[in-house]
Amino acid sequence: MVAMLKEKGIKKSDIGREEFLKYAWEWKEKYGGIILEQLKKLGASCDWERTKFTMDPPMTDAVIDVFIDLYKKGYIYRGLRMVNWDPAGKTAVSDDEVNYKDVNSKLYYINYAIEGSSEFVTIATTRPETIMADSAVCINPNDERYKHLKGKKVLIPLINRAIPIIEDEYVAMDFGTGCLKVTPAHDLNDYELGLKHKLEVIDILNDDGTLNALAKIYVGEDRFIARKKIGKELEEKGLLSKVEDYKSNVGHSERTDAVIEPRLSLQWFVKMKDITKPALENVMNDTIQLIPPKFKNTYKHWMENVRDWCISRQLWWGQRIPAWYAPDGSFVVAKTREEAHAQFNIQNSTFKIEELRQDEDVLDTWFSSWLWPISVFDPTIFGDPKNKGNADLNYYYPTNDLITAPEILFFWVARMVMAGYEYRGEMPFKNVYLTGIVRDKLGRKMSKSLGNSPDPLDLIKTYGADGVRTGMLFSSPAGNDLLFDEKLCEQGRNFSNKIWNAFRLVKGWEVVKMEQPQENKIAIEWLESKLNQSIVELEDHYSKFRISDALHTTYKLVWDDFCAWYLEIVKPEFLPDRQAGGQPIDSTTYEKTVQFFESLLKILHPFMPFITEELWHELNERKEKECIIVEAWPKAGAIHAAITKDALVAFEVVAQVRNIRNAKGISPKEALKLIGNIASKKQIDSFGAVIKKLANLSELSFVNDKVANATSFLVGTLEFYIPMEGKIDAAKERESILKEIEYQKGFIVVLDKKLLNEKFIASAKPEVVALERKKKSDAEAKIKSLEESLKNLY
RNA sequence: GGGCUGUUAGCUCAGCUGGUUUAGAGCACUACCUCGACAAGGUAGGGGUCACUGGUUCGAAUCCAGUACAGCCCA
Repeated sequence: MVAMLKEKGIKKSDIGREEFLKYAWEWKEKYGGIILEQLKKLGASCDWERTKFTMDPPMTDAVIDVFIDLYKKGYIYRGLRMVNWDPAGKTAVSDDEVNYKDVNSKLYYINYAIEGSSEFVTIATTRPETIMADSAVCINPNDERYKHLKGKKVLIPLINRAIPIIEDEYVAMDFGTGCLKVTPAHDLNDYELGLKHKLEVIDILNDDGTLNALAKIYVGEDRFIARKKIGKELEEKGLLSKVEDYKSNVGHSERTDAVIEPRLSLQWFVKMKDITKPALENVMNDTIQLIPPKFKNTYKHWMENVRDWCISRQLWWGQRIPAWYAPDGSFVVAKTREEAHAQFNIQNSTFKIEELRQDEDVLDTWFSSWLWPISVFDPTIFGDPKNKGNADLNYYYPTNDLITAPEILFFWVARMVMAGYEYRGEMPFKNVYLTGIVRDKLGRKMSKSLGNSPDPLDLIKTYGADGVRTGMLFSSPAGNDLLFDEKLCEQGRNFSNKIWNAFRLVKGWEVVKMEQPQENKIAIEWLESKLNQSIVELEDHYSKFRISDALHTTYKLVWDDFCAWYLEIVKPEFLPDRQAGGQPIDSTTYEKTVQFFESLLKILHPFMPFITEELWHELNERKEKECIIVEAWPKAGAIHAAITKDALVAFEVVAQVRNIRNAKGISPKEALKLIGNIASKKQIDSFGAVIKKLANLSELSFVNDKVANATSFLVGTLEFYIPMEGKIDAAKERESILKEIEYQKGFIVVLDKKLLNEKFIASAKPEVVALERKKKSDAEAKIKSLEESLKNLY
């Protein structure tokens, strides 16, 4: 938004708060709208009429009510905090408004005399102008070089103020001299160190960056001029042991480009100690479930070490803090100027209402977002324990699932949980599904500032919304990041295309009442069972939020099982004497196929809402509002394990025949004879018609003996032969059989390692041992059969 | 500095309670196929000492510890 203003040639500092907010709303309407449109184009089926924005007046009222309520409860207080101070603009700036640049600076090695001794220690610093604000010198307790200094004091050069030597492992022994000057008022890390060791805070800077009276020397000089002069004076007095060139990363104000000065100022905080308790407890005991559960650890660690929440932000865009200051600096918290004035009047204050000044800062954006699960339905309940909320709130709260990114688990999710327990006494949602973060090919997070995020609308134009959705979900396992690659969207688009073509095939058939071919009957039984099995799998995946797995199951069912096998089986064969445009299919099979298609569309719908809705209406006559989006999810029926198993064998036979055609350069159009051994009859007989059709066989028969002059293959322990009538290349056959024997022998070696091990037999489960034995006997049977085939070649 | 992950085929990732054929998918690659749904396709194929080193176990990609590398969150 600041960038947009920049383009228009407007500086935030040139316009007032009021005008800035006008632009901000304009920006929000434009870009907030774009995001909603993108979501709609992606097919997000939200209740769009409930769209709300955190800055809408009712939402804002809720936020202010909560601030006042928490203040009254004693949860909100004012405290010191380091902010980014812009001495040129004389204002605090937010973290986003600080640009870090590498600048050439110098590292000054300054000698601090040890009190009551002629010795000194040397301290490296880039900021010699702040030595007057030092309140300690810190060494690492493990540092042998400085052991003798423990408990002593040093004198700050030029002003000779004595400060203690403290110890902390925070000090890096290998940086500078391993001796750190601690300046709590002018450095964030030093401030923390100061808090830990209870050091004095001496602020020697004015708000314009000049030195104040506490500095004692160079009072009134600018910090950078003071730096040079102090450097020079130290050198003249022999207190400077050396100066090195040094590159450091220095923050600059985006507004004025002035070097940012860390400065302590009064900010507003929420006390986290009590309010976090139910939020931690109810995640740890799985009342609220994090998915994947690995985030529980992270969540726990954060909640147990949480610091008070600094909720003031040095911005104009946001809910303004409802604190009002009297001319003497005292303040009250109140919703309006009038209420604030009234509160002061109770305290017998005598100033005029216009003299009240509202806090300049606004509230952290998460301080409004954390109320969302409640305020979006009823923003009026806060600060009024008697208000139980409207019907919507009572119906929708708590909800089932929250889907969000792991990076805002603390910022947002944890805080929604806190607000939920504080204001409803109940969790806001049952499950929190944390998605992966989409990164670019280089593994970088997608961000507006890097400009590495693709425009979803462009992607949709190229691959279709269904393609983009499917592409994204293909590779988004729960909680793992996803490296974005357009190839995934391409795969998604290809899937849409496949579905569309399957539809064209089915729709193109001429349907007649005729006897149902044998292969269609068995194909329908098989797909029915397969479909039911997939539905069971899908329910399992969805219940565990394995979205990517659910998609893979769906993809395989549609592409492999339905398109590649089922449709190929029931597809009427080409009849050369018929006119172009369609061959007849029996009506029983056709109707069943349409039913299958409908079930598949329902299963596909969550991934591909657009094409499925379209085809749903093309496939059959539908009444108004009879849409797939409101159709019931298909229910799983019976699964016939035997058919599934037989189909696997049959399909493997087909694949083997195709493989042989490929290897021997036999055209798919040339019909072949296939002979199976008698044992295979039982296994594949029911699929005989299917195999004949798919493998293009003129004949499928079964024999007791070996077949000479044929190429052979094994499926499990079943033997098959394709007579080659003299075309057989004995040497090649021999080679491939020997290769297979080698493999099986190797496999037996692996199995024997287990089976000849007494401990394995003794401690493994009986089923496992039996299974390994079965594998071995199968392998032995295969070798025997292969060796016989080998003999048959001569 | 504290905490948490990950490392499996050229690439992106599955592999859930340790044992179902000396590891699976998609993409990419190779060969063949323009055949009446689909070349954005079909059929088949090649490709991995599961980061490394130890340990637990009859058995480890899977469990444990350490190392290396990469990443994330908080400071």
